[in-house]
This record gives sequence, structure tokens and C-alpha cells, in this order.
Amino acid sequence: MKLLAIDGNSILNRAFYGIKLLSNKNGVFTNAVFGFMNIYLKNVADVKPDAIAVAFDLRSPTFRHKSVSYYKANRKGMPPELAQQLPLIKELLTYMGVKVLECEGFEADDILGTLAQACTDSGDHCFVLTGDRDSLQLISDNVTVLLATNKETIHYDKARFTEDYGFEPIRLIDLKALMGDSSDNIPGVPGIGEKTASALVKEYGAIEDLYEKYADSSLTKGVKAKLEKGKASAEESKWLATIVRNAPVETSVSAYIPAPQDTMAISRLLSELEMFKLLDKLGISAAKAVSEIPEKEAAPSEELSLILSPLTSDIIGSLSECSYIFRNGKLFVRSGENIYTADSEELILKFFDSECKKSTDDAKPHYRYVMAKGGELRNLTNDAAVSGYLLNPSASDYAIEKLCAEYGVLYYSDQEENADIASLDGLVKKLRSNIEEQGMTPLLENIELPLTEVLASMEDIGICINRQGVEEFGVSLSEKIEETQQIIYDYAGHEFNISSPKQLGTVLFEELGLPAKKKTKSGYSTSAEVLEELRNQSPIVDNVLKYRQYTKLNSTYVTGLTDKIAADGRIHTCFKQTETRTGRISSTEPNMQNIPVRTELGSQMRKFFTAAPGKTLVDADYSQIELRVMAHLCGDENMISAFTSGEDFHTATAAQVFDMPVFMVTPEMRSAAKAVNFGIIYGIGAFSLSKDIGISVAQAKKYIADYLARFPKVNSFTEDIVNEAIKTGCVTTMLGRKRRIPELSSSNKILQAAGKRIAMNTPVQGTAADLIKIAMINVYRRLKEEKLDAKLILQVHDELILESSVEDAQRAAELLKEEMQKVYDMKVPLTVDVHIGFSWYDAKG
DNA sequence: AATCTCACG
DNA sequence: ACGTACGTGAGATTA
Repeated sequence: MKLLAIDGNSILNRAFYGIKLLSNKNGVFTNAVFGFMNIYLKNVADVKPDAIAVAFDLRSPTFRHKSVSYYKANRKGMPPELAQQLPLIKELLTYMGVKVLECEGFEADDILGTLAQACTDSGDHCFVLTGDRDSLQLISDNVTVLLATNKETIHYDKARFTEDYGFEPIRLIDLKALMGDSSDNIPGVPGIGEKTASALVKEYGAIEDLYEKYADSSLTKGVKAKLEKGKASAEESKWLATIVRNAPVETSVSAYIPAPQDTMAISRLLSELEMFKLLDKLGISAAKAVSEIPEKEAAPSEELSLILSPLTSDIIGSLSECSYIFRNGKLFVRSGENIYTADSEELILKFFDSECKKSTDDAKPHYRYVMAKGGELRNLTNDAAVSGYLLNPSASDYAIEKLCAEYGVLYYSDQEENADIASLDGLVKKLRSNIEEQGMTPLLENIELPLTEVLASMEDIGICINRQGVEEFGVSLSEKIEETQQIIYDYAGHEFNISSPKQLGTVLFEELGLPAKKKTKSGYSTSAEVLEELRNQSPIVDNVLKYRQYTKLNSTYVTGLTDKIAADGRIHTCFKQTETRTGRISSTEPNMQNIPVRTELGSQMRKFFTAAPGKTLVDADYSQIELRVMAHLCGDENMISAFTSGEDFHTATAAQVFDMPVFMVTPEMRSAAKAVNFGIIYGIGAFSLSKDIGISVAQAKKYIADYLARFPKVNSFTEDIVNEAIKTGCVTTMLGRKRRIPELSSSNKILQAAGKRIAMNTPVQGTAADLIKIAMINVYRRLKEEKLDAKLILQVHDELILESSVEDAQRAAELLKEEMQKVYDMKVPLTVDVHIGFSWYDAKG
């Protein structure tokens, strides 16, 4: 039989440190469980064992050599994020019918040693799954060690081991006896390192044999002396390094044949942990758990019998409230126990345009539908995805089934294809009450819900693109790419794939011997930041940078954008309303929010985005909206006066920080102040600031200190935000948008620091996002009301773009600027620059 | 699927 | 001893 014996602690550890911290909505961390199960499932599929055992440490401080490890483990401590996952994985394994082994006074590897020995004795085969190389000593003809590394699982059998180490697996303990292991507090022989130890083991085998013969051997005096002196330590070390093989556990392999799994319990646990992917992998439906558990609360409605019938005009006329779903041209409307269906366009449009108050799961495509048909969607009162997003902007998606699981709403999976519509009603009620509880009802009703229609309209209209112009630009780029590539090959002396960071790294840092500065996980970094510093060292560098710029423009923008031109010759991006954690909108397929502008060559792209013939673009952007939000939120008088002085803001802050009149501020001082201003918004660090403006870290520290001294309320505001965030686990924008920050409750300092920066940045970025959303809604309404021939078509975070008739452009520009500036009463003015032009390039000013 | 790089605010 | 500013999306390479 095949036994898979797993070192639970070791694998859980690997999983924990290999995967970034994940948590469910209650802040229960799940990354180690997730990673453990991935490794587990992969190896079970690989090995196909008949029996499985998972061993965990259960240390006792009184026990002999275990006390060493106990001390070590306790001193370093298991971070609480990991410790809290230990019982979870044990619980999960138990539900899966897998034996969990713990043994007072023994570590997991001792249990594995015992099982491995048992297999050897009984003629079974044991696969030991662990992340700990120490266990390699267990390898024998009957024992294979599956060593889990960060990337892969290495199958170590006897042959592989001897090939790697040059001696028998059991001699690993002698190796450790000599070289020691600081992480396990094994002293070894002082002065003997890995090289010498390995040579000695290869030559003499066990240390007992070594000590018998070493005196007469050809070893150097020094080594002999060290061995002499360290004999006792070597013996003690060997004992410490030896894995116990007689722990008091069941040794009959058949006892570890898995029991039937408890599907219900698994799905309940994993749903609670929000590990739906894993449930899927285990072939268990997430819905099952939820629909069958909350018996008490949901008992009355548990048996839902719905009546299906066709939707009619009369019914539409009679409905005052309903929930509906609209997919693939099919409409399902639920009211009470009735589900009405319709697929005729006429009826569907009539329904959308009716007085009935409607809740749905994702309204934007529905707006797109009615807009395409010249209809209207009226009286939308809730959207499950948008509500779910407000309650937790960090979730990965907002499908009805998932939301039901997350908010403990009965999901009627027994209704099969009607499960979503059957469950939606209960879900939106629950979401609504949670939103109310969190004080986010105005945010939902006044901002997010009305915004959906605006976004749909923007997508629907799209922006005109000059295909021929883009294609010609592409041709000229291809020529430049060809040229640059040839030059690079000449410098390198051979051809290679310049786009491959790996090959480029080899050429630059090995063949050409340029100094490698930074490393990434898998090799040298070849990022622009690194290359920039190597510019004067070899002309190849400059060409690589050029090559990167050309290929980026060509593939992402020329090819990427032409592929997305619709039949009407326009680009219809998708604006996502439930994607970012800060409340911003994002844009995809294509992303219209990262069209080049910062370089001369790149900005040429914007010449191809135009108004339709006979129309024009109107472009307005907020000036430093995030800094103004910061000034408003913290109320710092000096910062406010830097905005109201009429002076350029960065110059004004430079004058304040360097304590001199404005006319004495040099360009260098201004750009330093600008960098600090940005840093303030991101949650500043001296290291990054120093890198950003090329000064020493000490100098950067001083800049920051001076800045904060000059703007004391900026300082206290960020401190308060962080403290509040630590206390509540959550930050809030001016309009009540919330974001939880689980990083703050991490014990990992790096993650904590990241959490603090998130806490400082999110209220600022998020408030700016709130403001421009309000402006968009108001602009959309007013353009309609005043019957201007102008429509919103793009949003780029702090910038709005209209396509307008030439006649109305001036009025549209004024309206746009006015609405953006008066969007909210702030302690500093919100200034907007507006320009009119045929292309985006021209309209940007 | 993950990683690297780079485009934007 | 680490890793180093916030928020996104996309394309190419590699495993």
C-alpha cells in the first residue's frame, strides 16, 4: 500500500509564507489553509495514496531534546495569523476523513519517522510530504520524500538524494552532527562548515567511523584539532539531528485509509472562510452549505415554491416593486411567489420603462440594452453588485451566489436555473439593511446607483478613433523597432529576445558585464529604473530603453487599440464600478485611462482620439484634486493658504517649507516640494523620497520633518487616520465610503507598514473619487436638462471628456467646469482647467 | 497562472 | 534583515 505521510506544520508554514495574507470578511486569515490544500491536493493527485496521515507538532517543554525545539519555537513564536489557521486546517482535514496525528512530546517529523519506519518494516511504501530538508534522512528503498519548495515539489528517492549529496540519506544526520544547524540550535563541530562536513561524510560515513579513523588519516592538523575538541558536541548534535522513529502512534498503514468525507461540514467551513475556489476544487457546491445551514432563521422560507408564468403588459402595470434578472435576452421578474418571464423586446422595454421599483444584480448592461434600443430603465432602487461593492470593495466578484454565502442569505440552489432570481430578493434586502447600518445609504442612492446609468451612457457612446492614423503610427514604430533591435544585436554580438527579461539580463549583466543593481525573484531586474542608471555605461542601454518604449506603444496601444475598434469606428471601453478598493472607476477592454501622455512620442497617440466629424472634444481636469482633498480633510491653515494664495501650489509649499519668499524658490526647490507633496498622499517614506529626487535618505528625512512641521495638521491628520484605522480596522472617505484594512492586524511589520500607507491614502484617493463621481452625475443631468448637444464620454480619475457639437462646445465647457468646481463645498477651491479641441491631444491643452 | 515591465492618475 | 509610496490594466515571456 502507499501511505502519504504529511508534515502538517512544515507544509502549513510553507503555505503561509508562500502566499500573501488572505482573510475573509471577519478578518479570519486563510492563506495558509489555502496554500496547504493546494499542496495537499496536488500531491494526492500525484501519488494516489491508499492511506493518508497528517502529523502536527505537540511539544512538551519537559521532554528531552524536544525542549531545544520548544525553546526555539517559542522564542521566535508562530505569528498569530498562522497560529489561528492551525485549528482550521485540522478541522478541515478531519471533515475530509483524513487522520490527523498529534503526539504529546513529539514533533511532526518524529511521527513521520515512525510511519516511515513502519512502512519499511511492513513492506509498504511511504511518501513523506514536507518542506523540511531534515526529513530527507528518512529516505530508503521504501521511503520517498516529497520536498515542497516555493515553486515545485521535488521527489527525492534514494537515487536523487545520492546524486545531490554524494552519500546515503541516513548520513544526513552525520552531516548535521558536523556542520550543525543554527536554525535548529544544533551546534555541530565548531569551525567545521558545510564543505568540510560534506567531504568528511563522503569519505568516512558515520561520525563514529570518522572518530575511529581520523587520528591516523591524512586530514590537516587544523581539522583534526577541531574534531578532537568538538567530539562531544558532534555526538550531542547527531542525537539532536536524528528523527525519532518510535513515537507512540498507530503503525498499521490500513488505519490511515481515509474515512468518507463530511461534505456538509466541509462546505460549511469553507463557505465561512470564503474559500469558494477550494470548494469547487473539492467538487462541492458552495450553495449547498448555506442553503442547508441557517435553519433557524430561514426556516419559514426554506421551502420556496415559485410559480412561473409569462410576463404581460397587465402584470407590468400592476407591479409596484420587484426584483429581476436580465441575461442573454431573457428577463425574469420576481414578485412575491411569482416569477414572470419574458423574451420579447417590446415587453422587456416596457418593463424597464415601468413605474415598478426594481432591484437587480448588475444593472449597467441593462442600461446599455435600453440605450441601444432607444428605451429607458427607470426606478432602479438597488443593484446587488454595487451594494456588495460598497459593503466590501475588496471582494473579487459580486455574483449573487457568492454574496448570499457572504451575507448569510439563503441561496435557493434547489431552484436550479431560477436559483439566482429566487434568491435575489432576500439578498438585496439584506444588503440594503447592511448599507443602512453602515450609514452608506446616501452614497448608494445619490452616487453609485445614479452613476451606473452615466457609465453605461459613456460606454455606449464611446470615442472616435482614427484607425488609419494609428496604423501609420504603428508602421513607423515597427521601423524604429527594427532599427533599434539591430543596434542592440550588434552591441550584444548576437541575436536574442530583447523582450525577455531573462535573456536581456544575461546579455547585460553577464555577457557585457554591466553592474547588476537590483534582483527580482527569478533573476536580475531590467526595469527602466535600473537601466536609467546604466545609461552612460554602454550605448546598448539607451537602445534597450528605446526598444521598450517602441514595443510598448506598438503592442499595447497600436495593436491593442485597433483590435478594439467597433463597427461604428469608435472605441467603447468598459468602465468598472465595482473593481477598485478606493472607490475609483477602472477601465478595461481597452483601458482608456492609461493612454500615453507623459512622453512626447507617446502623447502622439492622443492625436488619434477625436470627436466625430463636425463635433469637438471638451476636456476638463481638476488641478491637484487629491492635495486639495487633503487640505480640506486635515484643515491645515498653511496648506489651505498655499492653495488660496493664487500662487502655484508646489512653489507655495516650497516657499513655506524652505521659509523664504516665493520669488526665491528655485526650480529644484519646487520639484523637491512637489515630490514631498505626492509622498504625503501616498504615505511617505524617506527611502522612496530620497530615490525619487536623488538625495540621501537623511536629507529626505529632513525634508519630510520640515514639511510636517510646516503643515502640522497634515501630520496629526495622518496620525489620527492611522490610529483610527488600527482601532476599527477600517477607513472612511468624506462621503462615507469604507475600506477594511486587514493588513493592519498582521504581525508582519512590512504588511503593517503597508496597511498604514493604505490607511493614509485611501480616504484621500477615495474622497477625490467620490467627488468626481458626483460631478459626473450632475454634468450628465444638466447636459440633458439644458438640451446641449454634448455627452460625457470618458473619465480619467480627475479628468472628464465630453464630445460636443461645435456650436454647443463653449457652453458645454462652461457647464462642465462649473459643475466640477462646485461639486462640494470645500475649505479650498477645486480648480478646473478646461480646453476644447478636435483631438484629445489638442483638448488636453 | 505567475512574473516582469510599463502605461496612466 | 527585510523592502520601501497609493490606485489601476495589459502584453510578453516563462514555468
